[in-house]
Amino acid sequence: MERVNIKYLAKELKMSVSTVSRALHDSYEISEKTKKKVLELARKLDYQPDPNASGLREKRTYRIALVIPEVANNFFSLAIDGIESVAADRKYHVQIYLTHENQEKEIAFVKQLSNGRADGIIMSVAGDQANTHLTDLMGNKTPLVFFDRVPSNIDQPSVSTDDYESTFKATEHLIEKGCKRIGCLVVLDNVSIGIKRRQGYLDAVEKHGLEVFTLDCSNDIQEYSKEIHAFLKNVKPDGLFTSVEKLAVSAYYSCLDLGLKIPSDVKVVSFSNLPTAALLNPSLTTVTQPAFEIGKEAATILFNLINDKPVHEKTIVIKSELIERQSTQ
Amino acid sequence: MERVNIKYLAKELKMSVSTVSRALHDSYEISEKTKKKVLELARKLDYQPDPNASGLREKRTYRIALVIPEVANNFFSLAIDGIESVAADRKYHVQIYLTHENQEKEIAFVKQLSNGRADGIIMSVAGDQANTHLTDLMGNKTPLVFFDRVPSNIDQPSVSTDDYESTFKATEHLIEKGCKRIGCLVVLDNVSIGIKRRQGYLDAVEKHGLEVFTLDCSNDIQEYSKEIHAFLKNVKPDGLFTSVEKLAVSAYYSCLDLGLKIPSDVKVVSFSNLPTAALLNPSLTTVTQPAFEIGKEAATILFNLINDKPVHEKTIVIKSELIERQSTQ
DNA sequence: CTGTTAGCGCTTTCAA
DNA sequence: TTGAAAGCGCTAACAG
Repeated sequence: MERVNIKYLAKELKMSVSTVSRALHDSYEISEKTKKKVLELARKLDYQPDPNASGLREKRTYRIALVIPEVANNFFSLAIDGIESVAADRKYHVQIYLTHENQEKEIAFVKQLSNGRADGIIMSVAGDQANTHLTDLMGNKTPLVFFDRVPSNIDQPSVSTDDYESTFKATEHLIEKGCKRIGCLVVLDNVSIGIKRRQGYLDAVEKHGLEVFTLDCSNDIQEYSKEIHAFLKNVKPDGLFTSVEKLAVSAYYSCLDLGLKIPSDVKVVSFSNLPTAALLNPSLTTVTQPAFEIGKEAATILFNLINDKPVHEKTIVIKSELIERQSTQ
Repeated sequence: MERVNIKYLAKELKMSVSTVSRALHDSYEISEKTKKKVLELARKLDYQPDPNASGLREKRTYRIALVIPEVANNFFSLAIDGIESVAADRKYHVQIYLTHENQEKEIAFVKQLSNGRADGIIMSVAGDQANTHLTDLMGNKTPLVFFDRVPSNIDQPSVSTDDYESTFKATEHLIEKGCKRIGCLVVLDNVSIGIKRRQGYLDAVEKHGLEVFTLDCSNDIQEYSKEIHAFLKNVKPDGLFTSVEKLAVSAYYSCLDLGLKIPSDVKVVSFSNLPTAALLNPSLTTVTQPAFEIGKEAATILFNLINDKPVHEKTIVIKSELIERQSTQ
């Protein structure tokens, strides 16, 4: 079977390729009659334009790249859904690049992408080290939007959540529940998230005149498990805020070990985007980010950039929600 | 700044474009000296080949497409990780297409993809309806591998889990724990999974001479919540197998409502790939599929197909694991 | 309103 | 060992 391309359509229709091309693009300079004939045959033969050819010609790829640390994570999964939904509307495709928190990979990806592999990039940085490489690459013309983990030293459109405010509220929530010794488990790295969240906690406990107990956890599960265990044993908090879900999970286990009951002995609030986890465990109150909306927002901004439309606000902040579950114990 | 392409490199090096191209591809007919010079400059100028151009020429896109129902789902997330890891090794890119369980979209994607948009397709079908459309498209030359939800009526390489065996074991696990009235919640659609899982349950209870209680749940959350509630109320099982996680979550809530304690009153085993959910809730025993390996395996087969290497086994089955958590109640 | 043609960046055949 | 040139499928400037 012969390949169905424009040339083939043209031959069949006894027209020139340019007429066919224009008809397919619904150009104003083509008669309705011709358009109809072309469209009909195209549909009949199930013609699909070759994206390589049109991309080469137009210098558009109809692809956006999504560079993220991992995908096995509810937040990113939902964000992908959001991004894909707006991309699909615009006939764009989403290509996924996983850094696995590895900065080398991130650099390699961005380099690749900066040379026409995609019309735009959405990324959440692998943030445990310095990120000067991004600044270097920023001279680049490929539109770029950050989301979630936004590098603090770079001026680029971004979408994130109200980390400070929601942590402040979460901490006050614990205080309202009667907690007096509130601990804060946080991962601090080079991205703004950890810092902002900790600050929210700090300001809230300070406002209410409570003592500060923070633990800056390392990123390795073995390490932070030990650290958290020791922390809980020493501090004996009656309330706990954790900046990311995995810390809450680890704390949960440490509590089991130490014979502490959640939430009767220790009330826990954690950032989390695992609706199912939260559903399954009514003892965990969560701060949940609207990941889907964040994804949509980031993609929308990116498309504005791609199409040279003005971007009104450079920094979009989307509110997260405090979801409290009634205890069943 | 001028665009760095082969022509530019050639001009700088005072060579022809073909020499540069060959050098970049490490062709045997180029002298070491020339190669070195070319590679050096390419690295220095950070040359990146235009994938559209090479794709157009080579009729290769260096892209594989992943067509799945959703991504906000731990199983698929992990599978993506697996797929991406082997794709990245081979300098391939992964493009994601979400069907949102919508067959129209699935058809549209496959049509698009069948015309050179990707070198291969990995898919998990949106399976609540007939899937004759896939058969129609199968005449197509684009390599295709199914995973997870494999259409039962199509002969194509596939990777899935030992649904029957693991359900059989899961049911026997409940029997060993002393359950006498074991219920089975399942979603039956046009893909093989539900059917196989139910069969595993049926054969296990029959083998042990127990009564059969199955519920074929609908796909809508409102619907199946009601159905499950009624089922639990009527049947009053002391053991429960659920074929997918969401049914376990719903059952969990119904149990709360009905004043049934898990696992003391009802022991539950569910297929689940939410490690965190399982961690947070020690009362749920799970059958967990090695999603990452499944993804890797599917991608590996696809690349064999793409590179015209023989595929030894058409149907790969990967074992899932029964993960029992000790109750803390 | 329609056709002819150049050229996007790359690979590869053919020629030297 | 290297170079010249054709052509992948498509779009758009230019010419009618």
